[in-house]
Amino acid sequence: MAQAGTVDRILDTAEVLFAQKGFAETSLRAITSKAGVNLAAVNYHFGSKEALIQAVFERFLTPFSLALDAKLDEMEASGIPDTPENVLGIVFRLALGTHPEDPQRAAIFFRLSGQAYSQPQSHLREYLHQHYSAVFARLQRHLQQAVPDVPPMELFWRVQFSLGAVIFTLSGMQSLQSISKADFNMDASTADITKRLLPFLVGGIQAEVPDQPLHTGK
Amino acid sequence: MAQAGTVDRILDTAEVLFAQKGFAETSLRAITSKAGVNLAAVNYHFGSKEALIQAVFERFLTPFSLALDAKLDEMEASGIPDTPENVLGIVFRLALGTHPEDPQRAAIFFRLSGQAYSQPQSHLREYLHQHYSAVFARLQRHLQQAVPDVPPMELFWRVQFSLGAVIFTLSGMQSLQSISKADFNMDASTADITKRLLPFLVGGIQAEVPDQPLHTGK
DNA sequence: CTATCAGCCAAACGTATGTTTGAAACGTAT
DNA sequence: ATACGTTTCAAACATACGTTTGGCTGATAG
Repeated sequence: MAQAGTVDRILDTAEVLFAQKGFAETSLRAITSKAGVNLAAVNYHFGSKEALIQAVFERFLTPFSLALDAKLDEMEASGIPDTPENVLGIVFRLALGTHPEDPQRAAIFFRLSGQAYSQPQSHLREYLHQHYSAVFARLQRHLQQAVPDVPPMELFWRVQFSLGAVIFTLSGMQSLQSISKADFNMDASTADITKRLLPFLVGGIQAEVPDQPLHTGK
Repeated sequence: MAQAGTVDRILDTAEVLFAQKGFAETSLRAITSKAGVNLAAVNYHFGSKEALIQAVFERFLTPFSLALDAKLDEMEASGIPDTPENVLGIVFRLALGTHPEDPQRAAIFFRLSGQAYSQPQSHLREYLHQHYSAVFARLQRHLQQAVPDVPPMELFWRVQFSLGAVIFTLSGMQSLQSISKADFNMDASTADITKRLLPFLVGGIQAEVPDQPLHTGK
C-alpha cells in the first residue's frame, strides 16, 4: 500500500492548483514541487495526469454522493415532504458541510466542478456522468414530486439551469467578490451566496410554464 | 492594412476551435493549419496567442454590446416598461440574432463566454470587465427598475446566477443534448432552451427576498 | 545478516508548444 | 521597370510538458 504521505500530499496540492488554475494550466511539476514530492511520484502512484484528475474528483464526489444518498433515504423515511426548498436545502447543506474542518474546501469543490463542466473534451464529463448519474436522477425524481405541474422535460432543463447558476457563481466567486466589494463594499462567503441562491432557484424551478407551445422542432 | 483574407480566416477558425476545445488545448498550429495560413501569421498579425484570444472576443462582443446599448436607448425612448421579461428578452433576442446569417454562431458565442468565465487566470476576465462593464451596469439598472423590491445587492447576485444559468447551460449544450436526447428522446436548439430559460430566470429574479437577516459575517 | 520489494529520486527522453528569424513573394506607387 | 513596404513562408529556436528510466533507500521477512 502506498505510504499515506505522498499520495495525499499530491491530491491535496493538486485539488487546490486545479481549482485555482485549471487542469491544462497546472503542470505536474507545479504540483509535485509545491507538494514537496518527486516529479515521478504522480506517474508512479496514479499512472498519468488524467488519472490524477479523476482521483481528485473521486475523493471529492464519492463521499458527497454517498452522503446525499443517505440524506435522501432519511428524508424518505421520515416523511419530510418533497418541496423544492427541502430538496435543494439538503444538497446545499451537504455541499457546504461535507468538510467542516475546512470551510474553504467547499469553494474548491465548486470551482473544480466548474472546471470539469467547462472542460470541452468529454473524458472527465463522461466519467462523472457514469459514476454519479444515479444520485443525480434520484434528486431529479424528488424535485419532480415537488413540482408536479412542471413537465419532466421542462424540469430537466431547469435543473440544468440551477446547476449552472450554482457552479458558475460559486466557482467564479473569487473574482465576483472583488466586483461586488467594489460596487457594494461588502464581503460574501460561500454560505452567504448559497443562502441567496436558494430563493432564486426555488423561484425559477416552480415558475409557471408558459402554455404557448414551445417550438420544439416540427 | 492587413490583407482581409488571412486575418479573418484566422479569427474564423480560432473562434470555432476555441469554443470547441478551449484556449490552452487549441494550438496555434491547429488554428493556422485548419485556416490554411502560415503558422507565423498569428504572431505577425496579432502579436501573440493571448492577443488573438482577445481579438476573437472583441469581434464578438463589440457589436453585441453596441447593439444592446442601442436597444436599451430604443426601449427608454419608446417608454416600454422595465419588466424582467422585457429586459431579459432584449438580451436574448440580441444574443440569438446578432449573426442571423449563421445560427450556429450564437452557440459559439455562448461557449466562448463560458470558456472565458471559467478561465481562472484573470487576464481575459479583466479585459472583458474593463471593456463591457458599462453596458452590463446599465442592464442591471434597468432590472433594478423592474424589481424595486429586491435590494441592489441581492439583485447583483441574482444577475450573476442568471448569467451562470445561461452561459453554463448553453455552453454545455452539446453534451447536455445527448443526455436529454437519451432520457427524453428530443432535440433542443439554442432558441428552444432560451425560451425555457426566460420564465426560469424571471421567476428567480423576482422571487421574494427572505426577510430573515442573512448571516453576513460575524 | 541478507534478500526482497515497494517507494523514492535525479536525470533524461521525446514531443509539442509559442515565438522568432531571414529570405522570398507580392502589390503598389513612383 | 524599379524601388519599397507589406505580407507570406519554411525553418529553426528555446522552452515546457508528461512520461520513462535505472539506480538508490529503507523497512521487512526469512
